[in-house]
Amino acid sequence: MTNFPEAFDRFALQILSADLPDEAHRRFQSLARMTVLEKDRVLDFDYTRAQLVFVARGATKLVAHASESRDQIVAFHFVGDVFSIPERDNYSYSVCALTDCELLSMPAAEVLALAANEARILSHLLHNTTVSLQRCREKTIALGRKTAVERVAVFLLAMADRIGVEQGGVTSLDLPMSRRDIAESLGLTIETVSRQISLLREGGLIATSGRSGIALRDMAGLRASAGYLHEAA
Amino acid sequence: MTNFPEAFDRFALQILSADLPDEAHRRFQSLARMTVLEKDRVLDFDYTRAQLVFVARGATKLVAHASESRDQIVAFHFVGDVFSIPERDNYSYSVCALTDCELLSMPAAEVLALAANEARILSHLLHNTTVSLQRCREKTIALGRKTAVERVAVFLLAMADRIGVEQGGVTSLDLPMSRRDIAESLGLTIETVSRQISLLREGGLIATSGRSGIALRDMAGLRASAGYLHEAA
DNA sequence: CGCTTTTTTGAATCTGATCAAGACAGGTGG
DNA sequence: CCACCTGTCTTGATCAGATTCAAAAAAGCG
Repeated sequence: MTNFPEAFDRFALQILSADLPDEAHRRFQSLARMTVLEKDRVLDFDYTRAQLVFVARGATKLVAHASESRDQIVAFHFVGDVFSIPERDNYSYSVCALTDCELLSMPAAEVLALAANEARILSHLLHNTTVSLQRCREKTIALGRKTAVERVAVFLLAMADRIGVEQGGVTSLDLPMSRRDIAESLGLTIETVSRQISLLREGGLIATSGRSGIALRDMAGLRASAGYLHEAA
Repeated sequence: MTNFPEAFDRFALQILSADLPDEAHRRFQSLARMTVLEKDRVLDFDYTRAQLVFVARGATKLVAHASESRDQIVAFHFVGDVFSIPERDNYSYSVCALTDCELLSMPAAEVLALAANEARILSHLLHNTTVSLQRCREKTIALGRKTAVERVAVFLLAMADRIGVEQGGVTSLDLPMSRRDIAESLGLTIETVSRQISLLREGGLIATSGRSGIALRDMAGLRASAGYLHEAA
């Protein structure tokens, strides 16, 4: 579908300032590399250096390998998202395609060096990072203090917020990730995730269709199941 | 010990650029408010707006209230750290003093507005946020995929890195937080934390003295107990 | 329609939570 | 300086929620 210049322009629109001189624009462009990834494929990148990634199309998961056969999904990202892959330290990170997708990746340090005097760009990057931090903190709370049902409810609400489609008061979701992915994101097993989804369905809070279709039928009930603070506290 | 101008200067040194005109410097200064907090006291701030906090002295914990009697410590902060308190959303956040401390707090939005054209400042803030995000991601991995012993080992190594004192090849720690704090940070109970520390001691990996003293006697062993990737993988 | 893969469901097991004492640290006042 | 007292920490026994192991059911593909 897309070619590199088009993908880069969309990245530029969101992160680079509009009034950036062509010369500078080109320098940024020369840092970016586009990768077309089919579903389930892993992004190949230089893991000795932190990378900045723009999702031009599709959806991805950012996975940390805690040890053999223990992976933790750190975050999901969808079209238009910008995120960073940390360089390898105590863990090794990888980016995997949930659906066919197109990614622009560039070394974070070099982008930062180029942007060192561009307040507009830094401002966008800061905003992006702050949003990521906020999501990560909420995830921390879920993993640290919530039960299995609560985590699944939190997950569904968060996904509805990001990729849900509202129609006639009911929000529906087409989840691009498998039960395994959900489990690895929530620190649970696939069996537990499956059981909790069944419980929510039996409770009438959601309806499912096929593997990936979910309709949120009772938002208030879900928020309660998610263990969120009572509204207007 | 400190007065406001001195505390602010230290903040300025770290975050604001050196070449900032006095006029601008004063505008930032007028946003900041200093609070002297004794141990166990909670910072009073306007929770409808995200805040930026600088730790001029002492140590703090950033706590999220998941629901009554279920608190999750999101992060610990020590002298010189800058961090942000999110505005209240699904959870309410608070900052509590681990030791007597002095904090500078300012509304994040206003700081950002003032810094909108100051690339140096934005750059520092971005760096700070990136470090916070990195720590938060590591915490996510620990909470999602690690056992009780592993979490405690990860915690001790991370603390050693931040506030440990090396002396003759052995790193020792004087923990400013209680077992309860550790538990609330690791998503465990105090009993479990206590048991795991005892196990590490019995295994000869650490030695303890009093409530707060810990000596890391076997770094390699601790790294193994923490379930970190094998070096040079 | 048949095959493979993913998901769901069930039963047994295990890790960490809960409940309940007891030990210890460290501060207070005699 | 020591005895006492309070709150924190440790240890032990039991319990519960989630994992593991195992198998059946459903989804989606060719």
